[in-house]
Amino acid sequence: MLIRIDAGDTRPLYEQIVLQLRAAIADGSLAGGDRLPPAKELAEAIGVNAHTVLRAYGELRDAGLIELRPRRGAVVVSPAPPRQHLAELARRFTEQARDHGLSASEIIDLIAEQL
Amino acid sequence: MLIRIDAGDTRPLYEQIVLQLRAAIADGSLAGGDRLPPAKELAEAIGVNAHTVLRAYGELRDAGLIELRPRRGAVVVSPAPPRQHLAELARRFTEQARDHGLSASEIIDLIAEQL
DNA sequence: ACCTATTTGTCCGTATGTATG
DNA sequence: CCATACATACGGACAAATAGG
Repeated sequence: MLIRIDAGDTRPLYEQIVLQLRAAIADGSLAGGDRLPPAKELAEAIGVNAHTVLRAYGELRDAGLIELRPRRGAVVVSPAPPRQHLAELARRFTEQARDHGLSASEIIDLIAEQL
Repeated sequence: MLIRIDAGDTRPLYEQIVLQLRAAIADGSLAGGDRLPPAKELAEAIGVNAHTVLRAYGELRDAGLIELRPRRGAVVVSPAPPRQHLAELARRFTEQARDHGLSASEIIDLIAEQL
């Protein structure tokens, strides 16, 4: 199985799932287009509730790493064309920064600090 | 009560709550430092489950509009010093962009396009 | 320094809705 | 139309954190 829950780990179950799936995507063992198991199925396999898996999937979707659609399941986003998603994130970020009164150059600086 | 659920509305309950609280913050009827009612209390007042309110609160926290802490409750962020939150958002954004292979200058460009 | 009550946080189980292949 | 799989919502339980005594 792709995922293993560590009962001794203090982190929440959903977060453990998120981290392991993130890692699998990062190191290539999950590639773009690959389909994750249905939430219910994975949940049974690793011994957690389906909600917990769905919550993890939801976080990965919010992070832009997978897409979720009914019946189709959870599909890893192909690494090439998530540019649109990144642009959307950039838009939301700049919007918030402007809401808080930052100027364009301040926003750029804020990003530059992280690089 | 601050919030009213419209059963005829097709939008999810948690989203209705989010939108109304957002509006209240935007128009000043909720100001920085104000404390929202405990989730359980608000839930009972408007006739939904406490989980549903907590989910709405969580979204507002992710949006940087409120802070949530056990026992302290949900407090509206003062509009002045959310700089730390913006830095956190910037960090997450740049991290994602890097995950997708963008260089530092490409990330800056992406932000600049939005300004 | 300790205890208690309050409030968020996580997780489970279940039910029902919604979209889609 | 049907089966599948995510989405929302309910209810209950317990854990974790913290404000206040």
